[in-house]
Amino acid sequence: MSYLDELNPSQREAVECTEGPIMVIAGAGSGKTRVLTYRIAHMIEIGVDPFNILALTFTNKAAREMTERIGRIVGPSEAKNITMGTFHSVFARILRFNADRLGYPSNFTIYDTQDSKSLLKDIIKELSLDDKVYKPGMVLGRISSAKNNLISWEAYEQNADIILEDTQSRRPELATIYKTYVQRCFKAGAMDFDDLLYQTNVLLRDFPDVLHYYQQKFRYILVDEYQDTNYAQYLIVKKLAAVFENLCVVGDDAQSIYSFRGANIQNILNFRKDYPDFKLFKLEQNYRSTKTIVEAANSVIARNQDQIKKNVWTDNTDGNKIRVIRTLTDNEEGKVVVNRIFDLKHSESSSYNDFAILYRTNKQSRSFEEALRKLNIPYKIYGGISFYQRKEIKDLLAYFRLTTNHNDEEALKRVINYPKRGIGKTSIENIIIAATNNGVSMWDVITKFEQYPCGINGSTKTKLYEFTTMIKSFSAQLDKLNAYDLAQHVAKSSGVLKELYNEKEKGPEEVERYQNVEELLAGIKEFTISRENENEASLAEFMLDVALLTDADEDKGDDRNHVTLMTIHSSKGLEFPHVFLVGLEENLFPSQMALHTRSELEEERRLFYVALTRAMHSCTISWAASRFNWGQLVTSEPSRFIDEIDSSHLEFDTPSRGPGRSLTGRTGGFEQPFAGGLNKGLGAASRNLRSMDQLDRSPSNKSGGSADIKVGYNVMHDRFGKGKVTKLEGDGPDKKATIFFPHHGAKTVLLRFANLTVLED
DNA sequence: CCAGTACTTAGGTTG
DNA sequence: TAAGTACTGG
Repeated sequence: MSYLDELNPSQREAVECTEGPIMVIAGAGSGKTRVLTYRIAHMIEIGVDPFNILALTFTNKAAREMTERIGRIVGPSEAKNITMGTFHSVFARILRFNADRLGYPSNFTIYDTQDSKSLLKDIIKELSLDDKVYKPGMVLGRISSAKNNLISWEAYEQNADIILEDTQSRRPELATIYKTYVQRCFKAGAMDFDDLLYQTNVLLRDFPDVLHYYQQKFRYILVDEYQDTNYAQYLIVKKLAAVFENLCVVGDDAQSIYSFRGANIQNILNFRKDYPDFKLFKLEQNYRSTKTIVEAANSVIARNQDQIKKNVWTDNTDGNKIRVIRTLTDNEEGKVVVNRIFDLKHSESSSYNDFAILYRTNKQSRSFEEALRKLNIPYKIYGGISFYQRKEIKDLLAYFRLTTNHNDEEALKRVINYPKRGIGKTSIENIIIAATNNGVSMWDVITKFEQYPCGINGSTKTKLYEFTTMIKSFSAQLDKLNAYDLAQHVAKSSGVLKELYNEKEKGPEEVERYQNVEELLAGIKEFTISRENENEASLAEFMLDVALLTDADEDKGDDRNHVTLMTIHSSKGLEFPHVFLVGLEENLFPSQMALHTRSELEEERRLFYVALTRAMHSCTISWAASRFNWGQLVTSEPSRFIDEIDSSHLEFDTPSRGPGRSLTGRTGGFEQPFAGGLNKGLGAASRNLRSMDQLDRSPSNKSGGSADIKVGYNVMHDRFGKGKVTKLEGDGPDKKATIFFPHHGAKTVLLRFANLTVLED
């Protein structure tokens, strides 16, 4: 068992202790994933049946990677029998299998946040409530936290404290909305994200035989990121583990950053109460980061009161200090950070993969995106609007959803008049009213007008008849065609594809939409081919968990050379050689909304801790003295978190510039932003200019060979491939070329960045 | 019923 | 700023 030799003593102990309740407190970068992976592999090696293992991870991607790594040790066929995935995806499957017990169809739809909000909006309107008081997002948050704490609508209604709270906040109708929402979801055969956990609890509570079955099946349970589980998740785990108590939870209280979605740090603190004879292992050696980073992070987190004591340390080298950059505006912040990435990448000849820009809020991505685009640096933004949330994708998926589940109201509302078929708002409202009055779904109303009169005129009825007939014809193909063939058929016959195709003339955004739909269809094709078994390749099968996919999961094998942009939240569990931690300003990070209580501020501090500990070799912090917020320029102060880092680990750096001159507009490029001029701002600035100047600048001048490019030449570009030069403009360092690339269209590039190669014909 | 235009209002993190 | 909504005229 050679793999055991790769572990340090405490890691090895945790791996070899396979029975009974254990808790692993794993400091950042301490090889937690390795322990989990090897522990599972080890269990299988010593004879545990993989069918008896349940491993709950934080992302589906983590699950995939772990399965693969375990497979390398014990063989892929064994590894794939482990039940592994996020709470949501694992229990969505279990719920589908047992749906009939709960009165749901096994092909129930999973409503995403958009669907939930849209439904709530309707309900609020139907109840004639003020949508300024009852904001859908806020209402959903309230319902969500009720469900995460396993409070049914009945219990909610009867809970005096809750009702008092709602009355005091002038929202007495929340209980009614909750009730209506639950009933509407049920009628639509839909579960929202929170239902996946809530209904699992119902299933395990009300059906002892089901509980017994899964208790026997999952004799060994592992939970990653235990500090971020909420009550509903906690109870599921507790019930499943009740018989064998072979439960291993892994986490780090210092990295608990999801209280807003009900995560309860108490779960980790209370483990000792639930399992008094538990064993505790602490992984404290950090293998990821330099001493500077580890110690800086320690100095920050030490300020939190609520924590389990531990001593994270590292054997790694000291590394560079953490550089703090102040810029005047958010746009300048984008440019400075991106220029620095450009320089570092070339001076170290590293890959763009080595760089991450991490921010507190998604909307901060914009200035960096712009700067990256200007320098033609490849990048990928994670989070924000994911692929599956785009309108065009959701529209097509809505057809698929409706095909597998006619009662899916949100899907029906999306496509009943898309593409335009002359069914207007008034008609749809009438249908909803009739459905509500009769306690049936919208589909029931539009397929049985005689039974559920709704005051719709004849010609609209005809249109609706055509619509439902079409959907029924799709459904009839569910068992006959594979996912790809049916998806293609639906995309064409529904008119969605044609609609998007016709719009393509309008502009690049429309072209992109069409391409997105093509990409979705290509994805379905891939899915269809990957399923060996014909009846596992149906569209219904494909639809099972698309709602649960995020684009963090998407990026399979796509480690192309790109800079990563993401929120700190989504960076959890990841690591990068060079991290840029941006927007370190009061009211942004820490967020303005988290300044009211100590525990909120401590969570922000943990978030900062998570951010710092993503970095392996270097970490750069930036902040902007002013930034645009809803079209208004607001000035900001540096974040208190900068001060909280032990100052011996910091060096300050203020890029200065003359008035009216943009950074990229300067001749010569990148050395300028940091040199010369007024060292105003933070006092230590001048000291650090020297270190900036020591960087190797030569890559910036690299594309000298492209100076003799002429119109008509065929050239090769790193990202866009072959293209033809159609136009040249500007002079010297600002010389630009417009090049037509067959696959990407016309692009204008600055020659000094583009690194073009002239091709011989 | 629909498309174009004027107006309002966002407060944050995710499966 | 930008997206989403309400209104107005065809």
